[in-house]
Amino acid sequence: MIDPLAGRPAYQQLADLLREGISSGKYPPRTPLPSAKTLSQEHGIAVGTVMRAFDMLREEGLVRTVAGRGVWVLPKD
Amino acid sequence: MIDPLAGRPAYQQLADLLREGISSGKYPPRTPLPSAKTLSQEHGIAVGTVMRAFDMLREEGLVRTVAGRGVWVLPKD
DNA sequence: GCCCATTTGTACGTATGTATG
DNA sequence: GCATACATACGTACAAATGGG
Repeated sequence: MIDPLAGRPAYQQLADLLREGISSGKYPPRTPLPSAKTLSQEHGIAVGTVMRAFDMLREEGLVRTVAGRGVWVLPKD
Repeated sequence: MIDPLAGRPAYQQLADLLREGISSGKYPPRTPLPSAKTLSQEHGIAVGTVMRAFDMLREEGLVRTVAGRGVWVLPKD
């Protein structure tokens, strides 16, 4: 859950959730995460906020984002 | 100048300009960059776009941002 | 301690661009 | 051409931190 009163910003909380989903196997390598639109609706946050979480994961090397295709989980090196 | 038709996004172009200003001595160490509001007006871009450029410089370790005080150029290590 | 102005930080909703299939 | 999805950008609104009076 994303809690507006958690002190931690929403985009960081979402990045945490996605990171968890990746390491737990909920989002396996070579599969896409849910789309930004889907995540924004499921969590009640703006699309731009979701994109910011995507930015973090990309910078961390966990995913690769492809316009028109989605955000893909990278295999562990 | 920031050119909307340059192919490169505005926030990256601004980060380039600020990086240049830092390395050229226009923005010396231990001094603040112009505020986000000032930069947005000078370049005709949104405040949010300026903040995104600030994010880049911070991640690169070139500046330190302090809410309420500004964006400060760090001395070279 | 309390207001006030300034400044960064987060978030929203919307619009448009670009890429993919 | 069309639908989907990420990418950029806008303008706005508040929140939070800082410093001065």
